Amino acid sequence: MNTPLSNTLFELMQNYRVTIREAINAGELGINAMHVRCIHIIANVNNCTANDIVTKTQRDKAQIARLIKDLISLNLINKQASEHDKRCFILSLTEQGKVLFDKLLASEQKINNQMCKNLNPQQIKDFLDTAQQMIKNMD
Amino acid sequence: MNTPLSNTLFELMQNYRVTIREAINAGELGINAMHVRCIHIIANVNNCTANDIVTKTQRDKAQIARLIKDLISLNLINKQASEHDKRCFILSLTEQGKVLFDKLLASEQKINNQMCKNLNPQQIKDFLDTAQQMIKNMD
DNA sequence: CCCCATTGGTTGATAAAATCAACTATAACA
DNA sequence: TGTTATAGTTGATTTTATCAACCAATGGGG
Repeated sequence: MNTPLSNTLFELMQNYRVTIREAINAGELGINAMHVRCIHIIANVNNCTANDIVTKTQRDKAQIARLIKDLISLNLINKQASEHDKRCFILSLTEQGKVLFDKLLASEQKINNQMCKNLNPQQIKDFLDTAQQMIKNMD
Repeated sequence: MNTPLSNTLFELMQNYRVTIREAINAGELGINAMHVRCIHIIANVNNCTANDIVTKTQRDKAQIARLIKDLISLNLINKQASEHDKRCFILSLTEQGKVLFDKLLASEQKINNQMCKNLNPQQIKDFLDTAQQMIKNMD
């Protein structure tokens, strides 16, 4: 756990969590990082279902169900029955959700820039590649 | 949040958490990743106090206090009053704690190896350097 | 066509982790 | 000495995460 690698990972994530949380709370309602991840996925995947989010995030489906419920009651997303499969609900952003999403993108971009200060594109690319390899290694 | 960078970070940490949790629970009692971090710090810092852990981990001191309480009642560490400053307690591993620590080191090493499969030392070094830079950038 | 295993999703209960605020005791220092 | 800062503890609460049971719809094999 305290090999430099895991230490570094922990520290990085800790900092990242704090930073992103501040960024989110600074502007908005009671939304956390997982809500934001959901919003992103809903924005990007078309005909996104709850299950898509479960798969992408690897979280418990109960947790996802509740995050979705929150987002709906905040009127940021809505769900409509799928025509092909009555078990599924298709999730999409509401107008309000889109507005928020844009704001989020902007502040994420800011954080991203901050994080990547003093790093050149090649370094960032290498970092991401290595991280991806590590992810694969742990599957 | 869903820029490749933050996505990757989230995914990596998620995988890492799951892996390490399995490794820990597989072998031992009700100990989690934060307990393990504490143990490491206690093992490495000499005359380690609760506050050292707070500083290193950037967590709430209440959380740390409770982790320490757990570790004491599991008989993995003990605390003794500091002679110089009666407010402080010096934390150290018990014999049992040392035994566990060694086991942890071993399984962390295993996970570490797994994570670094197909990566050469230079890549790993670069990864760590970049991560450190990011941490600095977010301070 | 029906049965049954599978899939998508919800809910209740509970556990685990994190955070806030208030408080005690000691220390440092002007 | 009085005041402010530091180390640590505790209670209350919130936030996240996980487990298990459940329902409804699906889809394939017999």
